[in-house]
Amino acid sequence: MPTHFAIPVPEDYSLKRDACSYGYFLLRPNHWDPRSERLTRVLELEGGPATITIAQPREDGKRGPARISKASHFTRGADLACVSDRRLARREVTEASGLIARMLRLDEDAATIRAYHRVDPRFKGLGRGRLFRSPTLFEDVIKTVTSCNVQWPSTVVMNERLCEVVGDGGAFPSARKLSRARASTLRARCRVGYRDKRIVELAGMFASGEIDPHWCEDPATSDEDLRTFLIGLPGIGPYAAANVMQLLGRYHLLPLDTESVRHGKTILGMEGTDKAIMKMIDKHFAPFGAHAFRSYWFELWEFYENKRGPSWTWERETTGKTFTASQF
DNA sequence: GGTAGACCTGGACGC
DNA sequence: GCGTCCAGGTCTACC
Repeated sequence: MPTHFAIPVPEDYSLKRDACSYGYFLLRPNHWDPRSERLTRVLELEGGPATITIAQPREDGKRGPARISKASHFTRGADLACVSDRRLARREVTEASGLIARMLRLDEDAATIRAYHRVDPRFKGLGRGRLFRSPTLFEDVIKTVTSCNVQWPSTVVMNERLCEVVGDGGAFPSARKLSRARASTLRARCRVGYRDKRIVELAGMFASGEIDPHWCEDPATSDEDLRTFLIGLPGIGPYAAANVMQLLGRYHLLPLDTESVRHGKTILGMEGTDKAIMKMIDKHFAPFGAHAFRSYWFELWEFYENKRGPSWTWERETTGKTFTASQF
């Protein structure tokens, strides 16, 4: 028997806009259905895995998904309507709500997004500001490692295989489970290549508490300490560290990669070596200060959307597998 | 501190 | 169908 529960959201929240705001929404175990505009994924809860479907009913009570209008700037956020595929205990509802809140960045209220739009008004029209992430820091870190040194389609495959081969009931594997996996299994069956040992090692560090998510998520932890710590982890270099930082809500650093160079050359008209262009991009976005990554990312996102339509219309199995700009 | 080359996979290309 | 080349970020060895 399913359990229905609601999650309150900030007044400007739009599920389709704010969930489909970063590539991870296209990675397993996440599944966005563009037709029903619902997000479904398996969550590992106290009583075992449960498939949760999240929707945002229209505020006006009419049938069909909520609409986003450029003219009105925001849809007024109706509470999220969630349903599980099995009965959940009260504690599990609380647990699931917390994980969903992390994933959908419900902690960033309307005032936070307004503060960003004061710095960069270009994205005020659609109300963009929140960036989708995973329910746990562990999943964010592993997803980041699977995105290094590969084209996007390989990242899609790695996450698909990790969930199928190691995860319980299609869930993203827990740190404990992944730390017990054989590196050779990850390489052969999950196609993670040379990342195999690094992933097992990272999982072991999370499982043992050597990596403490609370310390990483704590606003009292300085940016400098956090970056130094992250960059010391296996498989995490300057790009991955900056990406994990933005996933932790620290937007001042830019994870610069070949996509950034392409953006610098084709959109911003920069010229020079890749290294020189990366420096120019850093300088270009520096005026956005603590919000630099948001501005950088939504520029890139706009480029993808101009090619492939609004992100909430992308299918995981088609557009979602080819959306890296180099594929256009 | 800076740089070259290895790491692995999948796709593109030529034969 | 097979072999070769290339792209991608991190890591290590070396200067």
